[in-house]
Amino acid sequence: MFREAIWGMANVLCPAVNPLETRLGYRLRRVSSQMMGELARRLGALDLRPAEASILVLIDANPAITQSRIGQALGIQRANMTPLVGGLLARELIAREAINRKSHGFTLTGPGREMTSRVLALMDEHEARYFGNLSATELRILRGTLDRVALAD
Amino acid sequence: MFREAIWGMANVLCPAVNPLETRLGYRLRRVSSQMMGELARRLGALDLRPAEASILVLIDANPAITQSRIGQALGIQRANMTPLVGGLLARELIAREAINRKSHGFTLTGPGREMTSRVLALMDEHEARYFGNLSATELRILRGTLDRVALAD
DNA sequence: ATTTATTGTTATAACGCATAACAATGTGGA
DNA sequence: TCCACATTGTTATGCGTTATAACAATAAAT
Repeated sequence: MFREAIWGMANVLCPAVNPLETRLGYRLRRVSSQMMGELARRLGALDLRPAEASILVLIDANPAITQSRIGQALGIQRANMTPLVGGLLARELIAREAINRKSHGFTLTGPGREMTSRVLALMDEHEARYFGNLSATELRILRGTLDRVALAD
Repeated sequence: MFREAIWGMANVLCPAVNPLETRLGYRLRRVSSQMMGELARRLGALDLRPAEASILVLIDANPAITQSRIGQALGIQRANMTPLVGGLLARELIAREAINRKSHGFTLTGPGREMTSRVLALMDEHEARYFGNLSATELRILRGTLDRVALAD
């Protein structure tokens, strides 16, 4: 009776107090995961997952790059690279040329280049949508702090 | 021969060019995932996963809070809450009291309070480790920008 | 009183990420 | 030249998180 009435009020009127919100790390995570979610949704329109899009962009900037070097640059493990590049090969967005009998270099095909430019444009929009209205100072500090934090290994 | 020599050089001398590094969103994600990884490792020493620790903290700040409200506050879905609170109940870190015949309110037990204070201390250390050497201005701007980015819905 | 919404549960699937083992091949030193 | 060692790529597999759908019980609204 009273109990329920009071709880009803609490539930409706005020959101729960979340002490985690005071931590920068937590807020960072929430923002990052929200951004990642939207990026994934947008890339979905191109039938690409974030990892696939990243691989395309990396190959674009490093023609004839090796599969394991892509993985190193993106933090993807060898074992998980195989199906990823497999899919891109199957869709003929990338092609591989033998360097050795052991390793291959990847390059973008015509459709792959087309796709990658769309990916880059999409990423720019995405970036602008979230950071577009930050001042130059804010941008500088944000970059700087992210760098320093990243170095805090 | 020549080919391989050149490629060997490229592989050894210079890391791949990564155009994603110029995007703030990407750097944010890397930092966030690194921080998350270390937090998870630290919490592992308490036999807690990040979600479980967050639930403890939230209950601590909102005694008798409901299971679905916890989920709402933390972005965890109802279906996934069940096994999480189940584990915490089984370890007797939290207890539940009936509000209705439908919903229950959670509170921390003695051991749960103990555990939560350890969690909070751990989170403070973690926070300090990454953001400890930022100036007050930097902190203020970082908080401000994260808020504005988060609001960019 | 009947309809509608909410709470909590179960089962299940998808996805990202990690590990281990393996074959094939390249690399560097005796 | 030959051999031990490292690297590349692959396969299979498991774990943890998150998402979806269906369901029963109950509260709330009309």
